Amino acid sequence: MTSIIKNFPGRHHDHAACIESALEQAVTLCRERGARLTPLRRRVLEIVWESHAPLGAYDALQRMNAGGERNAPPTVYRALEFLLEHGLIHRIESRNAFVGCTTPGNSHKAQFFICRDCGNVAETHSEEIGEAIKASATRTGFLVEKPVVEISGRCLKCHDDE
Amino acid sequence: MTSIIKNFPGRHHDHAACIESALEQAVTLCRERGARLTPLRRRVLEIVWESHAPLGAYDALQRMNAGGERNAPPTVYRALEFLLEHGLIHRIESRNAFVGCTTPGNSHKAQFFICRDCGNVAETHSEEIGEAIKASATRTGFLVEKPVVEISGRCLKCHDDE
DNA sequence: TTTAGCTTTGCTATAGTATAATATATCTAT
DNA sequence: ATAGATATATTATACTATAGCAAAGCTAAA
Ligand SMILES: [Zn+2]
Ligand SMILES: [Zn+2]
Ligand SMILES: [Zn+2]
Ligand SMILES: [Zn+2]
Repeated sequence: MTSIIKNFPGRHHDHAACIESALEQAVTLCRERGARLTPLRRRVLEIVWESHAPLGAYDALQRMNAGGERNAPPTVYRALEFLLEHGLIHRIESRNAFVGCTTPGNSHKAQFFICRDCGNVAETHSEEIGEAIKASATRTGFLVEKPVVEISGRCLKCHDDE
Repeated sequence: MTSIIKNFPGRHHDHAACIESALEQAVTLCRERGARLTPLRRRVLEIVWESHAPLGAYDALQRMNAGGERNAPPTVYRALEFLLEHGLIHRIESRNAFVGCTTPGNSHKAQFFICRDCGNVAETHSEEIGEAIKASATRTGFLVEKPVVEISGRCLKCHDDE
């Protein structure tokens, strides 16, 4: 019994709830770990979560400075580094950009589906892909440490539109 | 009967043969397609093939200019673009770098295993990984166009060394 | 509560990666 | 030979990321 699940972020979903949930989880998680989710870091997380599309560091910087602030690149990069370390965001290597993690806390190996039209990303955690990579690695004579799986294509919504 | 294959480039393999083979295949393939493998493009391919480690565009540029030439970035980027278009090299997204394709000609979806110690890359073409990605995409509501699979870790040679 | 040590942020400069735009040269096919 | 297409040269600039050091803020021990 395998049901068809469409977990690509819908166009009209309650995104305010996404943001709120992400921030709440971040607060909880950082408290548990004794990590300091400073206002700056929290603000960057909020900015990354403004959409489900990967956001570049300099785009985040622009948003941070939209009110006339004068933050410099190292500031946003350091905040992003903190968020990465604590698994609150993921880096999308093929875009040099960052996206909020949908299941922060539990360290995990994720795969990313990135729509070339709407830009949105779906994060999955497929055991099957992980196992296939592991098997291929074994045949190749290789020990997996950090798998990067980023699939570009189109989400169904955008495909249906054309 | 699944034998253990170790296709990571060995430390003492005949790399001159790798280079020669790659260049020969490139010549053949470009002739077949009526694509112009100019001396410049051929030279860049040769430079990318100097090792099995991904090479950055600016590193390639330095090699091109080692004899006092004055090539500028667009020159090497255009050559790399040509080589990519014809499947003679692959771009490694997670490194912003390029590596020679081991099976040029037949368009293919490849996975890359990248050793963090020796830097070498093994290119594989696992149906299993492709299928697992396809299945996950279907569940996610997504149409795959360009899968990026880049696995960082250690090759057995480097692991055995430590 | 002061002090010392650590963490975070501010700031400047610079390194590294990639492309836009335009001019010139070279090749291909009449 | 000439026109059109393709490839290369050159300059400038955009985009991405980090090094290094100073200042500010937090924490815990004395
Ligand atoms: Zn949302
Ligand atoms: Zn995640
Ligand atoms: Zn070789
Ligand atoms: Zn290949």
